[in-house]
Amino acid sequence: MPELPEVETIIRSILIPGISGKVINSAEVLWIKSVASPGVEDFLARLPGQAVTGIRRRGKYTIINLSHDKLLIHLRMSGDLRVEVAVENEVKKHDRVALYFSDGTQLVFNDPRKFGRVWLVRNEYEVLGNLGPDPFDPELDGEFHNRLTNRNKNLKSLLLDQGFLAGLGNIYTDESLFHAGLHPLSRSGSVTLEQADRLLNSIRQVLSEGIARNGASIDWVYRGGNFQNSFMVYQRTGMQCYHCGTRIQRIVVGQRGTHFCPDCQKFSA
DNA sequence: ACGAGCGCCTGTCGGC
DNA sequence: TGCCGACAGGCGCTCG
Repeated sequence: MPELPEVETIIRSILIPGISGKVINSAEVLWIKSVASPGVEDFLARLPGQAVTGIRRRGKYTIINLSHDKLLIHLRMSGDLRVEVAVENEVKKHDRVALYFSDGTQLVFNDPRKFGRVWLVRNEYEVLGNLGPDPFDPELDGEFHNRLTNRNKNLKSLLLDQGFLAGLGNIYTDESLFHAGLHPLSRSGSVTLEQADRLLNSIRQVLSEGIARNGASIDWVYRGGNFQNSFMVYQRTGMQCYHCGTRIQRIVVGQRGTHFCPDCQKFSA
């Protein structure tokens, strides 16, 4: 579930109403590798007594401001966050990290595939320093074409590169490229100014719709989002394009399943 | 600079 | 029913 719109949904609907102002009593780590840094001992020692002073998103990262530190969370492929009343000795399947608040509630990081990570840092740039701009950053408006042509990767891989743009994942990249009428294998170096404008607009439109629909809910993780009902190409292999009726194709680009309409998204070198 | 391949993990689904 | 491979909202690392 976790691309920009899903992370945004979690922050808006779960974390901000759920944990603002609370004070951490203690923490628990159930899978050691889920804590990227510092070591588990330090992690557990530094948290108690700190209050939650703010919550933000940067790309796909969740940033929880504490009294002295920042708690960063990346959900990767299967991570999820819950806020709930704590019940003594009740650990749910795949729970990896838990924070216990002084009011008897808890924040739990659950992650079946164990790819997700949390960091406790003084300075968030230690972890987020290499992230590209947010797609909604107004500074991109006059810059996007240059940023594309300064590189020469296929568009799909470049849009997935978090150092180029922070927040797109496999679903929203495929949907954005369809919306812009651009082939996923087209070279970023050859994109015209008009195509670049169209692509940035498409990215913002698709992400906005994703956020408005509370993200996409597929597989076992369900958060109440329904963007999956608006997919134009993602997971529609062999089905008819809603615009032209051509069968949607699936190819592999950068080891990621990539869905597109061969008629609406013509390849140009 | 780019791309391919692999590793990290668990779960589900389809085919035989 | 069981087994086996393919695949899954991500990303960091090697190597050529």
